[in-house]
Amino acid sequence: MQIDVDLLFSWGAIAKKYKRNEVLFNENELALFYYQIMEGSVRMFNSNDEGKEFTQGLFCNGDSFGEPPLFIDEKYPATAVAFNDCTIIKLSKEKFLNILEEYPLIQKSFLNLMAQRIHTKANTSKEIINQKPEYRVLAFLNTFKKKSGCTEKVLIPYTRQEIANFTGLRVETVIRVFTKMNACNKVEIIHHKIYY
Amino acid sequence: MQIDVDLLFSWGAIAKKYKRNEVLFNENELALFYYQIMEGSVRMFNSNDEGKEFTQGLFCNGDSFGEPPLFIDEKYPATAVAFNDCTIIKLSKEKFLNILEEYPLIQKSFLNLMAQRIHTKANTSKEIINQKPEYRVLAFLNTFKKKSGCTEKVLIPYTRQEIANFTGLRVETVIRVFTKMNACNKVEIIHHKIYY
DNA sequence: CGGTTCCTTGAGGATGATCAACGAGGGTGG
DNA sequence: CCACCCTCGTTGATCATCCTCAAGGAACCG
Repeated sequence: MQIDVDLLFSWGAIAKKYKRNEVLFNENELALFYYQIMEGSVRMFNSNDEGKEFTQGLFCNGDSFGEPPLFIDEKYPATAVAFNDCTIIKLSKEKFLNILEEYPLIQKSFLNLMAQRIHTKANTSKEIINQKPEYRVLAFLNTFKKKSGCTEKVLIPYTRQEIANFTGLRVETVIRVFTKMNACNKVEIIHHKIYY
Repeated sequence: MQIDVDLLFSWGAIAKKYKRNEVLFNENELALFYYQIMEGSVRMFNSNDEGKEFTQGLFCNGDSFGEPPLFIDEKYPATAVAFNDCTIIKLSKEKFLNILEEYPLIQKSFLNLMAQRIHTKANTSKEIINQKPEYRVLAFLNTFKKKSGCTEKVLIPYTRQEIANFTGLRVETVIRVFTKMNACNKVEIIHHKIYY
């Protein structure tokens, strides 16, 4: 949890509900609000001319997202949509920055959060450049598994298309990688569900 | 300039000289020091099994680099080498974190710096995924030009190989892209030097 | 000059993208 | 319960393109 919900509300934040696929903000818009998820999940992504998408990040319960532009007066580098139905807390940029001034501990936690994000993005770039599709998919699976904290085989709760968007590949390629990985027991596929 | 040099020295920092191509730290090493450049430039990169390299960032005069792992107790996600002969100020992790505690303004400036870095990395990912080589190269050129602040045609001070490492392409591909771009006047090539 | 480093070109091959078509499953309404 | 629809998964054929490998040329520097 980034910022205490009650604190946010006491500074005038409001909670807003979004339906799956509803847009929260668009690439190149000015950043006016701090966003924090109460429930559900949010996807930030870029899409190019041909409609191909690249997922920059997926944010869940308690996460905040889209903060960097608030600090540096920049436009959003990506679009944010509700990945599931969700409830989001919004607070104006000014109030958010005031909170950081007021509570040094919160500011510090954001510094750590930003550092964590850089680390994640650096790793993502590293894997993506390494263009072998299987490599990219494995990197994605490992990241997911690490975040899940589970050591057993886990169900990967994403569609092939979603994984394609995460890895910058095409659906068909992802499918072919998975059938190959299944054949050599690197993943297990049961009823089309992927376990890793 | 990130942190005042005199302040750094007063906290026990030392200046160290590195020759071009000398390694400052390696990928997967523990982060023990804060690094700030007095003179010269430093390249952070990953390299894969086949020796192909991907440049994560190039840092110049006054820049600091390799900070994120200091905040989150992580290993370095990339290797740092001197891109030119350079003089680097090193300060132990603990002292660095103490300075941040002591000077809230400095802490705040690092928060902004980290936000800036995320923004840059998000943009880089966006361009790289868009796999058309010319697109990638143009994105690189634009980033460089924007940083240079010059509106006239500028000399691109990098070799084809270096640009290949920045964009995740191969030298030959970069060369072919440039000859094509030269043909349709998107860049100017004089004596093998690239102007954009 | 002789040796580096960098640039350039061509031919060939590998592979991921694209296109098209179909199958499978799940949910809804009649 | 069945028919329909919609989303997701799957497969094969073909294509475009970047990588690979190999060789040679150009610039620069001692």
